[in-house]
Amino acid sequence: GFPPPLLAGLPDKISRWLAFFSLPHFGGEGGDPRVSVPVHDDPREPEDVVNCPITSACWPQRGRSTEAVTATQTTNQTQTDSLSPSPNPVSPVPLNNPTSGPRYGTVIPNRIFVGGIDFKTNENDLRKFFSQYGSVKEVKIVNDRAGVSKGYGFITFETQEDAQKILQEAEKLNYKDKKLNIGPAIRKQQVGIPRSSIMPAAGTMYLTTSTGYPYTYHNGVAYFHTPEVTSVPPSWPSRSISSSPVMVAQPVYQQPAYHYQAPAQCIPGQWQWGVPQSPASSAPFLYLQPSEVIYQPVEIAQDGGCVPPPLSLMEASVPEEPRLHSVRRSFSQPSSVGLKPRYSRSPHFHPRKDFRAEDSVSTPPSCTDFVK
DNA sequence: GTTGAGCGTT
Repeated sequence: GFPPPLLAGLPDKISRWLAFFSLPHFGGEGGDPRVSVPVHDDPREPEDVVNCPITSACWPQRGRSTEAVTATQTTNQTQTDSLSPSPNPVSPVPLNNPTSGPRYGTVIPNRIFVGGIDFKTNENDLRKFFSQYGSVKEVKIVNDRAGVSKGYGFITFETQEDAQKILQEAEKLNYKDKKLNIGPAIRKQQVGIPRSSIMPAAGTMYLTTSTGYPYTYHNGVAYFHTPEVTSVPPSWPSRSISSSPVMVAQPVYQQPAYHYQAPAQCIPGQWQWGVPQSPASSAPFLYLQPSEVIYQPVEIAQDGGCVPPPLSLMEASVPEEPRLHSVRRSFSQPSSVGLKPRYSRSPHFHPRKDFRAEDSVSTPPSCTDFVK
């Protein structure tokens, strides 16, 4: 169970983070769903992303099927089956305080945000400091145009365990006499997912994933043949993580076939997340994936008074490079390799160095996971 | 001063 008893007394904030990092996409109790993904064309987008909501002001209401329950948040109570409505639901506690943190964005695995950094601190200083908490993979202090520290930055650890560890220390971390503000790293802007020439907006293509799984792409919609429809045991949210509060998934913008997303109303049998798992299946079902669904951090109360939650997405990149299946077309790869950007003369430009193909990505949940 | 620039616009 989670958290372990010894963590039961931790402050709420920490507990919430721990809960978050224990989710399957962080290698939590849902197993390790991470898969490696191919290199993205855009050097600006190094991280691998999956749709992964982490915050919510929207809680499942009994008798309503439209709320998409995607994850549970750990409490120190006894575990309950999150798919069953609790007679006494725990009060929802949004993971992110709307007033204090990013309201939506893209969560980056193994990375933490560090605010309150002394302005004279450089990245090497920070690396040294944080190395005592784990294996630091990357340090980034955000500077303004003039190169002056903005007082915050990002530490990427090699493992989520390290990131988790530092979160436990978050409340008491001081550096150069200043208290550090530490939290999960969330990109508030989605960058570097260009309109892809390999995924035109119209036409039908018959593709396979790099693992050989066939799918059809038509009019911006990817159709996956998937095995079972209603009998897929929910693997996410991890029911073993326990009760509530609950996080909610909503559709997010993305490129079709780049990101797999839940429909606005996740109906079993209609749609399925993620990278297909079994090429062997040939069940006659098509799962509809809406394309170009825009994530909107709106706060308009929806039908039933459900306030759309602020979302975070796990950062992801192209899960699989599609391969032409039965239709041959040539696509010009949007390649920047070997091309000098026009703006390369800008004194501020430098391509990111942390672009890695081996970064991992979590497998998003299947549709049925959203349905209580 | 606390959640990531830059070009210029596919």
